Amino acid sequence: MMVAHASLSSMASLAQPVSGDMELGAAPMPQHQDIRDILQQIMAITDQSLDEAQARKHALNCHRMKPALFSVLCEIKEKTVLSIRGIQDEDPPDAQLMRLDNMLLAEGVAGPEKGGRGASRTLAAAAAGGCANDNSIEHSDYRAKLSQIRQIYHSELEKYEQACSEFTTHVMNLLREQSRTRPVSPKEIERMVNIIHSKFSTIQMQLKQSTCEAVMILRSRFLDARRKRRNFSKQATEVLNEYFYSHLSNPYPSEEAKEDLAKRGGISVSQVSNWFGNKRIRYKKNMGKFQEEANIYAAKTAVDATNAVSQGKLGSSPSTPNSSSSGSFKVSHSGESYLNLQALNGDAYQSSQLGANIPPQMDSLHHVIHATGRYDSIAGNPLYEPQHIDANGRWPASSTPSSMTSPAADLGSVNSDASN
DNA sequence: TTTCATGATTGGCA
DNA sequence: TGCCAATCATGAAA
Repeated sequence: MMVAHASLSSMASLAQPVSGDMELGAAPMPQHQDIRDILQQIMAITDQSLDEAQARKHALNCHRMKPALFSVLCEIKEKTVLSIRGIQDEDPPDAQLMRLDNMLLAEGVAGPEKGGRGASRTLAAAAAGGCANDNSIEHSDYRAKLSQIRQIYHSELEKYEQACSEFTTHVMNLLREQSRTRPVSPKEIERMVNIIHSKFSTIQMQLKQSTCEAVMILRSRFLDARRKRRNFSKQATEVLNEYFYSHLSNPYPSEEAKEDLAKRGGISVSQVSNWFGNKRIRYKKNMGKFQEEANIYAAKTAVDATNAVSQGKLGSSPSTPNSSSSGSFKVSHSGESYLNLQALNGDAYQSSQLGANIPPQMDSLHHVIHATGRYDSIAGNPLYEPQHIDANGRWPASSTPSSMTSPAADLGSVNSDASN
């Protein structure tokens, strides 16, 4: 009733300019008289009782001039009110909504199911640390949670869309119903539908915002988990230490060496890099503390090398671990162990002995035999002198990683180190 | 609970 | 870009 009342009142107000346009004030023509009657009835309808008003409404609906009048009123409404609103309602595409959509798409929440591929790629990059197994566990956990978020998001989105559709239908029906008693143009209905959609899209944006927040929280939790340190396995530590102490003169593994160490230790290349970075610094800071460990690994390496020699495996391995063709570090470890032992024992090992034409394997073999023969003297001597580190606390310039890319370069560093 | 060991991160440098 | 140095954060032993 209130709606009807308001509608009729608005009709009356809208009727004012109409009457002017139609020259209602002039000598009334028959059709003008009809319109004037209708308007007067409309104006009077508010003063009537409910029953009377209903009866009058019915009479008005049945009036032969009603469609024409409504048509004119609709036209005027569109030209005035709706055109003004139209300018105001032309919203530019919402940048915020686009950002949210893009993010949800990138995270694999919106759009087609990626099976967590995008997310896992992000995670793989994020989780450079941690064991492979742990990562996979965390990844599956992350994916499961992301999947939950996705599920909730889609379920809510569906609900909103359904509600939007239902509400739109309801309002359209209502407006169509009202169009019998007040001038409602199809354009106005369309505009109302747009308004409803925009209201629902605001709600959807809130949903998207919440979903994005949930994803961000999940991600930050996962990224925080990176800091959860787990000690490396014994095997990984052994592999790394073996390499470190057998290349003490130049503990900078090449990329290939890092990859190999990573593979053998079951850790990532970046973890290998971290480990060597930490190790170099900590060793340098407190060489005394690491001496025992160094002795143990030197002995171990020497024994391994001896075994390799006795089994005739040596010939297939290059002497330098940083050689791109290197498949194993064992032999080269022995070579450098020997080098370190040389320093310990004060052997006048001359670089000239390493003739360029001498196969590296033979050289290593020589060193290994030599080194293992002198093992007894290892324990009681300062096996790893700070001579490997220059006055600035750095390993010699010849030992920088850039010089480690080829066997020849490595050999050079060995020579220069030995000549000290 | 404290202390030490150790993997990861960060900022600066060459 | 890789490294160093300082630092953080956590696991493990005392």
